[in-house]
Amino acid sequence: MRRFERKQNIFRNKDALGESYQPERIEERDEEIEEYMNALQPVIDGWEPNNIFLYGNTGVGKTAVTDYLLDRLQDDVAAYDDIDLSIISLNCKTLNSSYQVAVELVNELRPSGGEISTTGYPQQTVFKKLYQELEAIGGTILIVLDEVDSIGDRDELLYELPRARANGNLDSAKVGVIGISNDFKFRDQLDPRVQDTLCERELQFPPYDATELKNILESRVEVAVTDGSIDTGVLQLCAALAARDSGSARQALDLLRLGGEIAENREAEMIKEAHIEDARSQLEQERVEEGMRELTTHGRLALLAVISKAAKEETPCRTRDLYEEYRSLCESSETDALGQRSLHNHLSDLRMLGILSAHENRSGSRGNYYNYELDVPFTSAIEAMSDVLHLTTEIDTIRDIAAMNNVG
DNA sequence: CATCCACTGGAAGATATGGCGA
DNA sequence: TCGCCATATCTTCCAGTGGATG
Repeated sequence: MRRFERKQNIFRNKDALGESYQPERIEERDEEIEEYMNALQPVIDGWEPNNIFLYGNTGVGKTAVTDYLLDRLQDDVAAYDDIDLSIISLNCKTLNSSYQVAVELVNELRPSGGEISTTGYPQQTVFKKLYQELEAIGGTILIVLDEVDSIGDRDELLYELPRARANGNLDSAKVGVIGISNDFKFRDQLDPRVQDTLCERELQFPPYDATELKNILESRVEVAVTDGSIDTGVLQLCAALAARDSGSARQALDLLRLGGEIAENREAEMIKEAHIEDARSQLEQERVEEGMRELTTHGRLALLAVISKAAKEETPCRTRDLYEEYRSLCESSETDALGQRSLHNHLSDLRMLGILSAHENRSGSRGNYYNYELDVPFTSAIEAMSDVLHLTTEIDTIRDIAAMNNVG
């Protein structure tokens, strides 16, 4: 048996490429930082804080800049005795209503043991509890709501919080909301009254271009990687791939980190472009499998129907045919089949996740409809399905058919 | 030019689950 | 226990859509 051995030829401090790493300096965001600081100025001056709304794609530095500036703010505020600043941060990714965000905030503020459950109360009751907790803290309170777009149009909390003082719900506490959103459209779908207040100060974080990404990578590499273990062109490649896709520093750093891990496992001397290419496809596959793992039973059956059609080389494929396939899979797994409209909903979800793609078919008197097909490699799809629903024999059959047809 | 197909996508209503306070 | 409350997931209903067809 091979022994565990420490491999240290490539990374010096791999964490510096990770999600939680806070660099000492934020690169390429000077303008945004300046504007952000201005927006936070009232906190130092002792006035009611501005509500601030940040938007931009994932990985363009919204959260990083916020963490960085609020740390600084908390340090600097210590110099003034008359200001009592508290910061509450909450990631709303898994919370899809104001109600749930409010519950989560209350639970954050309460000592462990005193948490309230996530359902059962009327919404206003939860808001009242939240106000009580905020009053108990007092002073200036900044509430950071990361990925706040996941609450959709159930935005009552965003209406309530900025007005709490005016409505007499808060007295000693001055509350400012900092909303962070990955979704540009989120701002527009908000209630106009919410836009007025929450978006008092708006900051846009544009995607990084390839040059900026390269600079960011270079500054992290100094800390993270040992000298001379990166081939020429590797950083360029990471930057280019990420710039073309999302303009996300997160993505560029992930590519480099995973590429480095691959290089280490292959006992290479340095990270080469080929390692980055491999990292790219592995990350893509992970993204898809992540999406598939979170599907409900019927979501999986819907996907499996497409996979099965793909194995028979019958994709792209219309809803009607997928519905038949889906019904027979339901029968095999002794699950009650849903209506066709519901299958259509699941297919739409799968399309949003980038697992399926659909092409419109406009064939006149014979109707307009979508033709669906897999938008991920057949192999990744069927791998992610392997552990599903007493359907192992059916899945094996699909595999056999696929092999016969040389699919995948 | 009206009609038709085969859906698509929006909206409202039903059902089930789990939790609250009285 | 009962009447509420919030949520997730489905079902039902229906107004489009737009090229082909008569």
